Amino acid sequence: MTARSGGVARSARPADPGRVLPGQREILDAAALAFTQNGYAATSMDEIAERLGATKGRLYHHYRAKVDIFHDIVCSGMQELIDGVAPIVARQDLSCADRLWRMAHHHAGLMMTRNSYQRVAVQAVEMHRMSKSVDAVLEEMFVLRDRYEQLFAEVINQGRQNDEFRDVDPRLATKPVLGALNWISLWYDPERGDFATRARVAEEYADFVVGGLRRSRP
Amino acid sequence: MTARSGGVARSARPADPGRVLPGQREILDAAALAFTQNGYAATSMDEIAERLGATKGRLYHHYRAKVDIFHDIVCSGMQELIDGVAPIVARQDLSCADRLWRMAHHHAGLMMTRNSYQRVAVQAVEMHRMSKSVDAVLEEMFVLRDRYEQLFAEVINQGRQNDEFRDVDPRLATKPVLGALNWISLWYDPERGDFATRARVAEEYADFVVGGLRRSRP
DNA sequence: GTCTATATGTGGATAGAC
DNA sequence: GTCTATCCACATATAGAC
Repeated sequence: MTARSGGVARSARPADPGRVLPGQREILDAAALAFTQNGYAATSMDEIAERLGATKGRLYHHYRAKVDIFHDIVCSGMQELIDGVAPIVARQDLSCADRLWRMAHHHAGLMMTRNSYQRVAVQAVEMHRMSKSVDAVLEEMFVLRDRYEQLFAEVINQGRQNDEFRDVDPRLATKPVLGALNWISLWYDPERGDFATRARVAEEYADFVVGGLRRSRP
Repeated sequence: MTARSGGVARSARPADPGRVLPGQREILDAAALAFTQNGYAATSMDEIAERLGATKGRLYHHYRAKVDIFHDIVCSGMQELIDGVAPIVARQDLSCADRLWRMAHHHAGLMMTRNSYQRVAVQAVEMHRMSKSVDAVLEEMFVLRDRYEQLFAEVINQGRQNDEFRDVDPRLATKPVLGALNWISLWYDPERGDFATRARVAEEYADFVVGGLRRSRP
């Protein structure tokens, strides 16, 4: 989870790559909320610190730069998605439609229960085509995103071959699926939604994306 | 198209509301491209001016503030969506599935052919829940967005009542539909896509969203 | 490990020349 | 109508005390 660039650790502490240190977790939580509410570029380090009841000094002790905080939030969020969905893909005992349904359901759930992290991750995806964007620090992030998309493409491709799904291009078909799901993070308000709402939304979305790919008359 | 706030014109020139003056169009085009590539907050007025081969002086002659440029781009983009889709909604001779298909197809097309404006509009939608965001200047924008969403809800509701569609909450059902479609603006690269690609994408998306709502076995 | 300065750069917006 | 010059606020990041 620690961004590296040319062998130089981007987090202040070296740390095992892939882990977030205790002192960092609070920072990430506060920053994720701030980035969610104001956007990455419009959020100042002072504001993040203020949410922690601290000052910038603390942030720069744990992270070298603002973009590194962003990086850790995004990778953390993406990793959660992958960890949840990968086991479902492996369930060869289930039909492709069932697997896709569960993948979508799980993804939708995370967009709501882990809203701040996931919404920041969505901001990162948008930077995809942005030229000067935020250095090349975010490349690791795009690797994760591609791997995640590949999980969906795999199931869609298999379902196409056994005639569960329409004859779509698997790679293209992941776009409306993940687009619809990611969009949840933008409109869902964690302050207002309760458990029942989340359950209903996740089911509706899972039905929707599976319906979008299934053959009309099987 | 000229943002007003408490009776004070936000564009430098008074102008008929709803129109974009000739001198402004170039600015909007350049700014839309810049906002697309770097994001609204990360784009400087200097950068917009540079794309025009001009300086800030010119921008501030036509617009009072950066946010007013943003406003005009977004409203222009939204208006294009409404203008294209509203006539389709009125086609009572078509089935709801057919109407929704055409609406989605048209929306998808605009996400690609008018990519810069539409992608900026998507940025605006994301600011929905952002607190300090960009003043209250953008309220007119949200009115347009709600009106547009309502067009989709109308057709979905009618289709639900005549059993073309599943028994969904029309308001909730617009979310995955528009989410999937809006997402196109984020991954589609206008530099690379040709006419055939756009046609294929628009059809695939239209099939997808109609399939997502249609009853499985009619 | 966290704080208080502070250095340094940049960006939005304005004033006034041409 | 566009440019140059400039003001002022603010943001990132650093240095060094505690």
